[in-house]
Amino acid sequence: MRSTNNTPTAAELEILAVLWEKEPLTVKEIHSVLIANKEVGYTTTLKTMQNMVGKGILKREPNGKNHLYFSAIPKEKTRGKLLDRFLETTFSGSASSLVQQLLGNKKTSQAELDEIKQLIERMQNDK
Amino acid sequence: MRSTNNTPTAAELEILAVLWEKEPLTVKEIHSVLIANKEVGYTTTLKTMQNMVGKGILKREPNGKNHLYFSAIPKEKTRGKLLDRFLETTFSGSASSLVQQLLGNKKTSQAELDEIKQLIERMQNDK
DNA sequence: ATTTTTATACGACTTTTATCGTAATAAATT
DNA sequence: AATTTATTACGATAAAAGTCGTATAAAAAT
Repeated sequence: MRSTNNTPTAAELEILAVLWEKEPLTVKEIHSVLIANKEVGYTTTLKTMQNMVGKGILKREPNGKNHLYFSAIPKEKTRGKLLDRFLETTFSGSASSLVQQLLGNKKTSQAELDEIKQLIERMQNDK
Repeated sequence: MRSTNNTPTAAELEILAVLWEKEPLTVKEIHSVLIANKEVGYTTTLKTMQNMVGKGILKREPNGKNHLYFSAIPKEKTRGKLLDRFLETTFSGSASSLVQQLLGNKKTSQAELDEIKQLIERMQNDK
């Protein structure tokens, strides 16, 4: 049975993240972004993107000699799904535990903390 | 080369979560908790736990006929590592984006939201 | 026209994760 | 003592994810 699961894997997310910033892009363009952060062959990126088209995560259209790729799943919704899953598996569903861990994390910058506080304050004001 | 990576997978985390609540426990005890949430064979749980001992995620000691298992990696530190990774791969490292998504998520209960607000307020007061 | 370059297609391999069946062993029960 | 039960050990298989080599094709450059 054809699975309807189009939740991206880690490697697929890296590609999606690039497209969510700016699209459409060619394989070459995406690959050039990826190799700034990790070693990976061009055909690996290509194959992954072709697989993603098969899963309905990306769409593409011919563009002369090459193809232009578009994201086929929205950023917010996708991140939301992944967050749900992560919250469940790693924090047993406790959102406050997750935030606590996040705030305590040395790697979260002061600027980020300020921004998070503002988020909360804005929510409180909206009440 | 023997890998030193002892970051747990999803299935391993389920087992760890049980042990972090109460330990030590036997395979049988852990398995009985797991099957409340998902179908899984006894030997699957056993094998996973044996693998976890091999990876240094669990420790165990003989206990008459069976074994008692202990977590070998601490909850907070482990969750922190997993959160770091998740933040990077899913939210491109933006903690505020993650919190925003979390707060907007319909599945986050009002009680959770209140608790998160209190967390933040407490932080602000500590300043 | 040939050669070189650029891109896709596709199969194959590897690693990791997940799953369980079967065998072996020892204790408990009959 | 024989049988049943409880537990571990271990190998095997399967599924998913990640990786890349080679073949092919078409366009561009010579």
